[in-house]
Amino acid sequence: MRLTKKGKYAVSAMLDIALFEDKEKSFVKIQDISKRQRIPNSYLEQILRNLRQEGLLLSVTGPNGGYRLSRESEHISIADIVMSIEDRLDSTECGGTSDCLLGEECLSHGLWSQLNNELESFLKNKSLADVLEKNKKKSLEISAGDNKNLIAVG
Amino acid sequence: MRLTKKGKYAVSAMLDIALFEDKEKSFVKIQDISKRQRIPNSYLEQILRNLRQEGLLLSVTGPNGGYRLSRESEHISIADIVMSIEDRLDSTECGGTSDCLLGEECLSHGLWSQLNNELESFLKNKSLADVLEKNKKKSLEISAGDNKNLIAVG
DNA sequence: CTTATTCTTGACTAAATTTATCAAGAAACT
DNA sequence: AGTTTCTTGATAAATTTAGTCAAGAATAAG
Repeated sequence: MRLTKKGKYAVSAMLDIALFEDKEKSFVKIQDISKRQRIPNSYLEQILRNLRQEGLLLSVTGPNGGYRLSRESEHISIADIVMSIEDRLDSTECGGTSDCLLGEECLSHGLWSQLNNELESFLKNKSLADVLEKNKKKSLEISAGDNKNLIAVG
Repeated sequence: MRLTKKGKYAVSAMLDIALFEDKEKSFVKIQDISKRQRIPNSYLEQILRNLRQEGLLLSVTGPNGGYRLSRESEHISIADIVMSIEDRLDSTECGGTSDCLLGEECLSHGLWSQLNNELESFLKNKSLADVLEKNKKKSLEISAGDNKNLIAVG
């Protein structure tokens, strides 16, 4: 199973976009996300590229351009994000072929595939909005202090 | 989060030992496990070393030596095994310091630590015996055919 | 007490994956 | 035109995972 920094960066970036497209009523720039979330700029490019290709983000080039969510934060699950980024968020290692060990299905197969389901349904049932909601109070407090660049989403 | 081949090998090896110490009423040899589970012999040495050091296995050197479980398979959880092997089965990446981002606790922190709990409790609530029980029927069928070396535990 | 068996240990290597970086280009606004 | 900002593809660096090896020590059997 995998859940790497890249996936976490992606979630942080999406949370950041969700937060700031609302607040600033505009597209959110890579640079800003990069600074706020401390994600290397050029790495972030790569990550946002993925997210856009998977249809989770819209982008506009040029001045005042940037990114915004392709749909409401209620309708983007953490699983959507992570699965766009991580090539194989798979625990079974045998890809669920039920044929892991030279024709035999391995005894632990069921275990890993159960674990996979567990994980997946957890991530599917959490939307960006859910995560933000939980931290709403805190984030409001912080932004009230106008410490824009210190808001920690990741 | 991590869950690598090494961890899965470890679980397979433990399942194998649980199965064959019962069946053969003797210690189980590395070589046999290696063949049955298709785990590279010398890698397996390393893995069993870990499991023994963590107190999950007992070993005896010499002819008719080998490994056996240090306690009943009912009382060894998959979490016990995986946590012996994987250095950092941690999703939070910040090690739960609540201080991930220069003094701020990141917004996604809660998410990852929840995910971690989810995962951990799943693995803690599954014992070796549980996993074997589920496959009992199948494993009996197979061993009835005397295809000892084909029994797939991993 | 010698030999064969089997685990034990530590150090090392190779392969794969993750984490970036960079430069040239294209789109859009002013 | 010129500036801003995203886009793309290739490449490089760092880290982790996976696997190997050889010398050693414990035990049992003859």
